[in-house]
Amino acid sequence: MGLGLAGFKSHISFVEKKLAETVTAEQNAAKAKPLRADARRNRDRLVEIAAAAFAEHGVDTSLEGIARRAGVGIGTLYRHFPTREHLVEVVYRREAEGLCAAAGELAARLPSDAALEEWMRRFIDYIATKRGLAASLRILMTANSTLFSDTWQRVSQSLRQLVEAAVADGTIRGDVDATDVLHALSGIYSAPDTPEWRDRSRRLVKLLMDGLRFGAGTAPKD
Amino acid sequence: MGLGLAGFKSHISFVEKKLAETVTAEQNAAKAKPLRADARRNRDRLVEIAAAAFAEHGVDTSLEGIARRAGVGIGTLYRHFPTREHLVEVVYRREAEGLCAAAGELAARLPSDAALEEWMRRFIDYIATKRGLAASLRILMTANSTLFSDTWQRVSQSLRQLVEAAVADGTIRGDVDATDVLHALSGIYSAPDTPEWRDRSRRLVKLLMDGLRFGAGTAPKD
DNA sequence: CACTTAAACGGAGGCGCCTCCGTTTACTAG
DNA sequence: CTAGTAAACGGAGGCGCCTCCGTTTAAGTG
Repeated sequence: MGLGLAGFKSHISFVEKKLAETVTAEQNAAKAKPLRADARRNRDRLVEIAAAAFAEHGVDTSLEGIARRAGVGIGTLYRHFPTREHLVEVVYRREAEGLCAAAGELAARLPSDAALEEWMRRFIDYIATKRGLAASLRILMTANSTLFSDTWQRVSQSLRQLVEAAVADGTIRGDVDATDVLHALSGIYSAPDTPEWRDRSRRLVKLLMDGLRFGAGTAPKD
Repeated sequence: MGLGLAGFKSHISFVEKKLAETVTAEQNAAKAKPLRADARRNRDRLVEIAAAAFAEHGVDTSLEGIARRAGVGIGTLYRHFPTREHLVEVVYRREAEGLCAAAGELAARLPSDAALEEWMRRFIDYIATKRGLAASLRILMTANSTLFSDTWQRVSQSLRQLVEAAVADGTIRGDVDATDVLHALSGIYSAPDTPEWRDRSRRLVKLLMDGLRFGAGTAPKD
């Protein structure tokens, strides 16, 4: 972890302190803090670049590289995100929100089966971030368990919307619901974290979609 | 973790490779590899210093510091222990062995209740290492699950020996067995990893010993 | 506008990680 | 005892982490 000279005890309290900061920061983030224009700009840019960097290189990517690519000093990055975990968490939340928003947007723009398929592809990226986040938070996951559980709720909600639409207009078979699909996707998030994981997951989505399209038009199971 | 430039994929395979090395190294460690005299010396010295350093500063201590204190170059440390985890694991095993050996040695040297108490104090250090190791191995723990389970077996075995001796000569109460004691000690290893943990654990041992001595001479429960 | 000032910036500095490779040294064969 | 050699050594170098603090700048104020 590179905390270096810090002793064990001080390390622990350090982590706890930082985590406590997260929680409170999270709470008053919504209310009283209008950032200065440049600060807001830099922060947004950092999150954007970080999201791309994490997706491409994993959460262990160099923070200095992210700052550099965002065109800000490393100090700026650390002021906005006091630890790597803070940054990862923000990216994760953004990813989850994007995924939920995408459900509606894709439904409006594509045929319902294509929307579902595309959404699943994005789901893969989301899971990748989630894994990274889990690895990054390590032992602290328990402390942040709500983070995972409540975003998970919202995400599966948005899947439901897509599945039901596709079933309704007969582009996929009618004898499945969102829970079935999620179950079928479990291979994605429970598969071991190997280098080929992403490709494997993409194939799984293809396979699953073929299965869903086969027998399209079947009457709903209920 | 400071893997820096290494991308996500290469990071994963890197870890896997190193871990694979551990396993195989572990296997042929017993058989065909007589180290050169100086190598053996340096290795032993590193483990010794590392054990002290981990105990004092936790597993996140600087490896360069350990190498320095051992009077060897950082390169030497890394040749013997390709990752921090390797070193921690060796220290952990050593600790566990020491703990088992101590049981016999303490039993021979001290009154049986004092032996038990002293052993518990050392148990605290052992658990501290175990925690550090767990944190250090992170996600990889599953891969090394045997490491924990089988040392655990041996350790609880050595506790049994002490408890039975103390019960037999009447220095502690007779209506408990090793499993009861282990159960009472659970506060030590399941307590949260706070800065005061060690002190708290020491008090627990004191408390437990008082309880055990109270009513000494009681007939064995069976 | 000009001025003020708190907020934001950013990079140098000090430390640790890990690798790579030229140098040293323990063993062995003669 | 000597020479040869594989093994072991160790530290420089390049990178990343994070902090600290002098400098810049956005945003109120008259």
